Amino acid sequence: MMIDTILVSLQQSGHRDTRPRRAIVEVIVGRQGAFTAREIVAEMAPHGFGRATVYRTLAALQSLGYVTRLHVGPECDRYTISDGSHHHHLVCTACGAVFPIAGCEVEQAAHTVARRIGFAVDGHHLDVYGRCATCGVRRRSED
Amino acid sequence: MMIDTILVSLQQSGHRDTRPRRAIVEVIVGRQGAFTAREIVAEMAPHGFGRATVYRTLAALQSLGYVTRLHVGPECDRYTISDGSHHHHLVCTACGAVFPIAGCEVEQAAHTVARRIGFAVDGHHLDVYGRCATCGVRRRSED
DNA sequence: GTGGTTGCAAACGCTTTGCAACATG
DNA sequence: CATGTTGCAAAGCGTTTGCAACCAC
Repeated sequence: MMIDTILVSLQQSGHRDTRPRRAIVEVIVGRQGAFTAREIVAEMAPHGFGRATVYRTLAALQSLGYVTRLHVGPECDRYTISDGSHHHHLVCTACGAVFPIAGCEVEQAAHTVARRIGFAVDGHHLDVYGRCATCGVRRRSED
Repeated sequence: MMIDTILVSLQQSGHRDTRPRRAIVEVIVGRQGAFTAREIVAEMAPHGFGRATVYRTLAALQSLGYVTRLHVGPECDRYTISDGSHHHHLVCTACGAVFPIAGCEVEQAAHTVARRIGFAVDGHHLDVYGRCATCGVRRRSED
């Protein structure tokens, strides 16, 4: 179970396996798509878990690489689950689904340009947004 | 002069050529690199121009495509001058220099993946950060 | 003169933090 | 039973907005 893997990682990095944290991780894993801190806070409220806890947990997950911040259009407050191996995503603006982009292809293109001007690349961020196959089909028949 | 071009565009879109606006555009054009709203506000303060004006002008320039919001690492509050033709940048984290990346190469890679999964791409955002040639050399000799 | 523009200050929303009580390992 | 964690409320931060005076056209 992905949830336990993450909780174990948290423990290994000196954190504890607590009820609020577990609930937050469960929600995030269950979503399988982009989400905002706001949304998680709303889902935690009924359980009596506060926003501070959500933000702190999100920060911890981010530093462990389990969560990545997306930059879709003008928005920069969305996150997605990540396994740390790829940094790029196709984000569906309709349903929030997130598909990983194999890093190599994009990275190669960026590095080609960088090399040409002697730029030393430290990192990069790419997010592509649009409609996933499911939502694209739905649009054609419903819009 | 780039400055007048922008001011004329503003006028053509129903805006007016005012002293504060001109000052803001001048500063932005003069920088030739990434900047934050905060920095522009600080530079305008001595002239008696307020933050609201800076933010409103920045928004107008953005809607005209003269300014683009960058997403460098965890930051999403930096902007850069843009001519609207390319959406990708190599951003130097040392001096703030911004180099455009020809869109085609990166776009092609992203579209290859998108096509494979039936994803309809609406837009995308890529920013690569690191050290430009000048700062890279300086680092080797000074750090 | 009219309507867009301005500065100010207050409001805003999201995020962070100080703190005392609490619960995990 | 020590220390990381929690919820709460207050503070922090960058940004936006309401408003009356103002100025470009």
